Amino acid sequence: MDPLDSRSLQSAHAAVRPAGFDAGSALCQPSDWTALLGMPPLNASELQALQGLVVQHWVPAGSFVFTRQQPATQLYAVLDGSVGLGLARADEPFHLERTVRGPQWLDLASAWLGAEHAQDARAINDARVIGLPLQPLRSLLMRQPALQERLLVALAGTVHSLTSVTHGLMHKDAERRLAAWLLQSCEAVGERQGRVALKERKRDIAAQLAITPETLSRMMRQLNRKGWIEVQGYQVQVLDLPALREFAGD
Amino acid sequence: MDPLDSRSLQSAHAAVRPAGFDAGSALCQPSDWTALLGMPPLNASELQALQGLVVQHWVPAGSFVFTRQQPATQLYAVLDGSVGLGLARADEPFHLERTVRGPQWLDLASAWLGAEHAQDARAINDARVIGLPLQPLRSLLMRQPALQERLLVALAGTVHSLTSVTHGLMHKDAERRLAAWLLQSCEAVGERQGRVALKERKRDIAAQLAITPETLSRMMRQLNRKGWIEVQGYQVQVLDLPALREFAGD
DNA sequence: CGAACCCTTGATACGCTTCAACAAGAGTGG
DNA sequence: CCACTCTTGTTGAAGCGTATCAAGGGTTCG
Repeated sequence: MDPLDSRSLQSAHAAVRPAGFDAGSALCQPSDWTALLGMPPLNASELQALQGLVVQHWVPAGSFVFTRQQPATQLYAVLDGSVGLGLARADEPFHLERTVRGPQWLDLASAWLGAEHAQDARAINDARVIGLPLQPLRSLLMRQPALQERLLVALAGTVHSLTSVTHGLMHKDAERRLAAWLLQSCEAVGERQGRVALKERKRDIAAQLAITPETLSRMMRQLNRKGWIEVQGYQVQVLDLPALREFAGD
Repeated sequence: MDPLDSRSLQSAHAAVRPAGFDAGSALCQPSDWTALLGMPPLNASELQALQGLVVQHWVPAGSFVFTRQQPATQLYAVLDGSVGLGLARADEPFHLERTVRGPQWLDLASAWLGAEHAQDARAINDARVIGLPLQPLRSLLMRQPALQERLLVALAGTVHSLTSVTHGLMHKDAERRLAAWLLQSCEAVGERQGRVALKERKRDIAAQLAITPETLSRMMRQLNRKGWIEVQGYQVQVLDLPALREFAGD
């Protein structure tokens, strides 16, 4: 057995916890916008206009940012903390499909369609979330097409990412999906090596890979047996990056 | 066994085939733009600007509109015919992931990311395809934010559709995915009944549902045994719409 | 007519889930 | 401090869902 240095994830998550829950205390920073909308920082007028629209919430861990079948009137983004997108059933425990770790867009699409949200969004940690009400945003964007283009690019990024997920689900088995996921969340250490710090419970990672926690555990072990990774609790060392890439495929 | 009235799909497809392959012969109509960009028809200046940019191709069945790892410089749409998005491997036979039947957008996202196309696009029938070169389009959209907003909404639709696909792949078994697919491509006939005319080979439908043709056949039979559908070749009668909806789930 | 497709059906094999049991921390309260 | 519970991850055995392989029938086309 490998010695499991199971530092609780709780402690890691606690770092994010806000001091208080005042709605308007820690406002959106320019750096937040850059993270959401890309590199050329916003100019003064764009920044001011957005700050005028934005609604900020602190969402305590476990409660919902929005729920399915609730009409979408805002664009949502997560600034700090992480929020899970998935399906809450009366049956429970909340079937996670994707986690969004701030700063990142949460749901850019539903509001534009005048539709209901397609998924439930539930805070995993205490999270700082912003919403941009669609109606005033639209008239702003009519005057600021450069800003609109940035949103368009962000939406294109979502499409790209979703396409890659469906591709994986369609053509890759569990082991390959895990390999691909590790590569994607891996920071290189040397030429052939890398390191992954797992930032969620393994069962949540499993849910996003559409496998059970049991299978995730077994697949980790299999990759380990092949000599490609080393697992110690929530730290994964990638020993053979090229082999893993080759195995994960497209 | 049910009598399979297997009228060849070839004949159905042939209806779309163009008379000749002149590049500029049958230009993009205003109705095409409405189909792509939604209901309020374009005004004269928008229409003229777009027509000035658009590049139209006739793509014969079997050849590629674009291929993976080729830099994306245009937005693509299919006007007539149908194009498959998927993965072409040297190993062959082209692994289909999604078919796009005109008029519909084919790839709105890749170009905006300055990335390569994520999938190969291959004409299933002879298809009429248009491309909008990104660079000139961008400067146009800066002057026509209303047009840009329409693109944004179209992109949001793609996200919505992809989200639904991944949800299905993650949480539904083959039979339920088929039920959902039937409902989605079903036209109502009465209160409880409906009709689906299959417009592709069954193996292509199977590929989109991420199952084998053998399984598709079996699942069709199972839904039939439950008394919910009646299959005759490429015509499917839905006998019990509510039951099918209930079964397909979310 | 044979060749090349397509869809179907049956038998078998495999991947992954499910169910059950267990070990290791973390939080709680006596 | 220890006993207790809750949660998480791990491991093994059994079972379901779907793929794979092989065979056969129906159409279309040369």
